[in-house]
Amino acid sequence: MSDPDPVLKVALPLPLPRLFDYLEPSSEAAPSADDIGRRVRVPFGSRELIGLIAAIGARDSGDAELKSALAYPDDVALFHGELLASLRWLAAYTHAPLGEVLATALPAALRRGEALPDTHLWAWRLTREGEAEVERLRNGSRPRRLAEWLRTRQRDEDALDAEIEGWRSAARTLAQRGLAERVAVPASQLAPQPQPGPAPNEEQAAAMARIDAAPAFAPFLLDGVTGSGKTEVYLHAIAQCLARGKQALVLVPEIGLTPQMLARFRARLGVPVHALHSGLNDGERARTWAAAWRGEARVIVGTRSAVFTPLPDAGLIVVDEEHDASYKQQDGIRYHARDLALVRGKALDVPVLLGSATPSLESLHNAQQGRYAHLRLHKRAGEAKPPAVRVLDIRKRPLDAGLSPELHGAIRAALDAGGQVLVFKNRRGYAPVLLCHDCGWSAHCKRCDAPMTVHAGGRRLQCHHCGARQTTPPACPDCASLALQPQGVGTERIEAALAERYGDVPVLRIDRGSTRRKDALEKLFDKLGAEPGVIVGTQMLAKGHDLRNLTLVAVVGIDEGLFSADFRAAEKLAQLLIQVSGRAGRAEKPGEVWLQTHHPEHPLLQTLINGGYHAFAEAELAQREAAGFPPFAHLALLRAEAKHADVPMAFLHAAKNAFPPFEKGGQGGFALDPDMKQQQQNQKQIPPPPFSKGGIQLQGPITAPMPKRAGMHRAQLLISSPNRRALHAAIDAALPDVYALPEARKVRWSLDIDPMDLY
DNA sequence: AGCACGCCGACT
DNA sequence: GTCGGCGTGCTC
Repeated sequence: MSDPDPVLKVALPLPLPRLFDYLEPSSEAAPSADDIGRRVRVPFGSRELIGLIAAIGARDSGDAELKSALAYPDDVALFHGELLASLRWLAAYTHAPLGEVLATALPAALRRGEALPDTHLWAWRLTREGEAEVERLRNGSRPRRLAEWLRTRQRDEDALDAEIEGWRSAARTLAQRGLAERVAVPASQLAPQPQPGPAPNEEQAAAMARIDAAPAFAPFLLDGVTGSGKTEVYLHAIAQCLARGKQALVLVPEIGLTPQMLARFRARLGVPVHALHSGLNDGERARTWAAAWRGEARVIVGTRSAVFTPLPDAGLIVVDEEHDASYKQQDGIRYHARDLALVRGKALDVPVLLGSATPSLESLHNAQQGRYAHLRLHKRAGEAKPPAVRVLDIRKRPLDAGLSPELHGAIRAALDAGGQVLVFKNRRGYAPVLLCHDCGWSAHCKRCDAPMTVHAGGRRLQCHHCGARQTTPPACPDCASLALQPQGVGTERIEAALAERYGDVPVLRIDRGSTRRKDALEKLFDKLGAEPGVIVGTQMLAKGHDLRNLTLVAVVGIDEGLFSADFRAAEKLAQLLIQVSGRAGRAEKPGEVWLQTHHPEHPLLQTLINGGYHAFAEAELAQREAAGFPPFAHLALLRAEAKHADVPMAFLHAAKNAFPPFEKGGQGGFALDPDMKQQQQNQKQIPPPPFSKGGIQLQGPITAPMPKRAGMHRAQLLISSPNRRALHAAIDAALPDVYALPEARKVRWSLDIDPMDLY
């Protein structure tokens, strides 16, 4: 007979698309709807896991004896209301198991079952005895200095951190003698004390007014050129949000979260600003999450994963540099933080502010379709003028470490005029290839289908895809020739060439090899100050620290980006060029940007230079529409990898058959309606949208563009549709069969919704 | 994903 | 004679 008692349906952090039933912990009362979203410790096979209660309901696992859950780590549910609903949406949208999504959203310490940490703000004050005895403490000692600080009023620990070095040991000394004590600060004492910012210009004021007028859900695209003062608009909107007693969440790319930026936010908003970034340890992350969960954290600034912050009193979400690729998670649950921010904003009924000088084509399209309010800032603040951009044709020119004589002349002139120079090159290392000049052999990674990059001036080889390292062989392994030559140019080689030529000024290199820590980068810039010098680096340099004396930006090696097969390559290159150009001439000095290329006539460059980013975007959107790419079609990529070569393809072929019989196949399966065929013949340019309305298309499987990586053979199947619902419906229909495939157990597979690239 | 169970190679 | 390789199957 069926058991009428409700059971816990638990989402566990496993790649299994189902919930697991448990009886409630024996000591507890019967489960209720309030328990949904609560953490629970359960036995699972031979181990114990922390899961989240996804539902309460009748058992559906047959007659098997159910196990009892062990314990609840919390008295109440951690996930409820909007956040739980948004995470359920995310699980459905990414077609990922709910348990994995919930685990991704939870800080590691809480995922392990640790208690929700204490988040009290603590302050110190003198006791009565302490007040009487301040004078008796030894003059100049740390306890004496601290006691004098506390004499007028209590100070919170954040303030002490900022004011008195080593105050903690002094406080311990005072506390041991009964002279000082630690007291909890009630949250009600934390009224914001904002400082006024500079007067906004007309455009900024108009944007601020539009945002102020939208207290409910409203998406804004704040589309403002570099230096137009987008941050002032954010700060205004956040201050308004705080004044209404609401919380604000600000997402920034990893590189944008600098101590300077946080200090500016703190100073202007007059409230504690909680930062969430990769530099924090598990405890700090969990504390910030808990502080937000309790509504104590009023402003949370963080990178991608901060989009999971609970916001019980939400008032605003800001996504800075919304086009930035780092918002898309590239492994595990492949979510897009900007898209989830919009979903959350809608569910929370608060404004969402997307800002960029180079908006993604998706966001521009949404703005053009009227789905977002489009706020434009055209003017640079202050006296700064847009830099002069010059395309330098280097066909037939002699190159020194990839730089033409003309560019060297410009660098010399900029340095002689006392300016600073930035040289961008999108390749780290000394040279991308090591070639035998006698037999044509080149160094390749054993575990990847990729050449090894030459490092350390030629002494070391490194694979940028799997991290393998080795010393450079003394002779060619194939023909024993000693004529091994580094081919091509990376940042290291440019640095060496520049250091040799411009020995009179510092030459700094900034890339993932030279600068592991973020603060190291800041220190380098600080050390340079306003002195003449050259900085060489990868796109890590495209934003961040303001260099006030930067007068020349040189971009070399962009030609690969002009002809890449990646459908987003043009967009990425255009964004990079505009972002990089924005770094020149930010202060009073005019700036120059030089683009070195073999293809000065390339339409991308011409459109970008003559018409700016928006002219480029318009042209590129037309091409995306013609080619059936996002935002006009929606993509999903089923990827597979395995140690044995044929296994991923076998799996993907089987997976393809799990899809309902819409149009399948490469070029053959398109069902064009007659009107479209007519249009197609009338157009000179090739592909019109190769889709029938409401259908989906499957392309592949094909081996991945890099067929082997880190020893794994890889393949992929592209699923696409002009209709998002149709795409998701087809995936929903097929996925249970895909999970059940016998081939599925032999591969590592993953589904990437809205992939950033197909490579 | 783990983890156990299970059946075939070079080693204390 | 065992330790251990990773194939396969299961987890309420």
